[in-house]
Amino acid sequence: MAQAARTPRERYRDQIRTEVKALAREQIATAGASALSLNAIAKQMGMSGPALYRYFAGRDELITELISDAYRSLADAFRAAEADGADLPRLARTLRRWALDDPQRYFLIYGTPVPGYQAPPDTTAIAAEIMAALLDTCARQPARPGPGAGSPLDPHLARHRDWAGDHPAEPAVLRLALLAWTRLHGVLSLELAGQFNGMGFDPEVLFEAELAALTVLPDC
Amino acid sequence: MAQAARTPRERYRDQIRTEVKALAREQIATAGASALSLNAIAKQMGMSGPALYRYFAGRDELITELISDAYRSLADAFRAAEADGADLPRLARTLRRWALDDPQRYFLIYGTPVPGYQAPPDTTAIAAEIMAALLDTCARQPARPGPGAGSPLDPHLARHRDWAGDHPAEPAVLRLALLAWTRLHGVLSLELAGQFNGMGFDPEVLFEAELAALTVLPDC
DNA sequence: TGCGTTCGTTAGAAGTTATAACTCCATCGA
DNA sequence: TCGATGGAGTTATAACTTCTAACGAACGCA
Repeated sequence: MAQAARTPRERYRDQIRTEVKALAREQIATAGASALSLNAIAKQMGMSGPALYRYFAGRDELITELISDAYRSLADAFRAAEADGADLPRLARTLRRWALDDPQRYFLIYGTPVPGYQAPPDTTAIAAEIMAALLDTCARQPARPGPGAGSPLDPHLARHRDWAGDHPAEPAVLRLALLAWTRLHGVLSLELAGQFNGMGFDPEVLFEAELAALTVLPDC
Repeated sequence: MAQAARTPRERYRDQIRTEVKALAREQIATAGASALSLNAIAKQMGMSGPALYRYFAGRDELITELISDAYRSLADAFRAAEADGADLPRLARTLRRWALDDPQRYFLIYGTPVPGYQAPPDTTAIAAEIMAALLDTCARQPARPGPGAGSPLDPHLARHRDWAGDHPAEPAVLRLALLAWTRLHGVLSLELAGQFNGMGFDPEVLFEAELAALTVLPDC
């Protein structure tokens, strides 16, 4: 997890920081990110108020770090699945399990944006890592036209492929990755937000149906 | 808009309330809902602090009312489109324009949920109205198997159709409405959140591609 | 054994939401 | 036309919050 901290002081410092973050995650999970209170965390840890400013520059830095940790966690889950030889369905189910495990952590990444906020570069780097894992997995899927094949989407993506970085994916793979992202996020975010509550059907069935529509070969 | 207020007092009261809400929307649009400050609004209106408590029970009630207004606004946009004979593509573009017009208003409805929050009954009634408009529009679409036809989704929806209320839609219509919702939300929410920033492609092309995949007949 | 860094403290400034108590004035009824 | 009622806005205050400043104490390294 954390790289070896040499001095005992650094070890202690890291321990406090992770404890603070754990309590913060707990608080966010039960009352939302906007209810996060440094003071409350300090009290829970038995120290009073401003002590936490030795460890975090402020509330914003703590939240930023939690966001970065969330990205890191998802990227790790994806890499682990990939290393295990997962195909797109397995990667998607990894995503769903990861999201259901802590919905607010999912929303830390894909939820309502704060208008002014700009993610730090290291966070966007992890985001690119996640996208790369998705692209890799999509590239290993059997050949397809797939959903949206006839549309102007493929030529458009062929011309605008900056986001794929140096990934040598053909447009059909870019399209599959993009549609997998948006469709799975569509189902998942609405489920996590409770928008399906009281509607009666099983969100997992809907998720699996979207997954099938993405991967089943004869789509046209 | 507002029903006729008889007494001048009530008229004044309504005027203040709408002015407060306008400033609140402005604040949310520029700094997010968590940055909404009653005090700041009061100052902007030239009155001091606690005066606003004559008009709103508190911050929560103001936000709740803004959420309800957002639902109402979307429902009105949908009903207007429906009255204009819109089909699913036009309804979808109505949604997109409505969302782009004020992204934070979209997130007030479909964004990160606050764990404890329970929407008041009148709000869920408007949500049902929105769903009804979507179902009506989908029912008028030409016959299809459409996306995900072969999956277990149709029989599942045939058994769990509480959310359709008394709408006499066949399972294929339920499926189309549900997939339209989740897929369009998937593309739209990621666009509004800025997740596509720097990726190069045009979100509108992606949106239209998803729309085409939903409506083009020969999907299988 | 010292000395410097780091930790945690209290004090305090500047914000916030929200309540209480008070004044003032418009409106409504007699 | 007068007067009681009630709504509007005010200040004061409590209880929060984030965050800075200044101090003391403890820890670890040389």
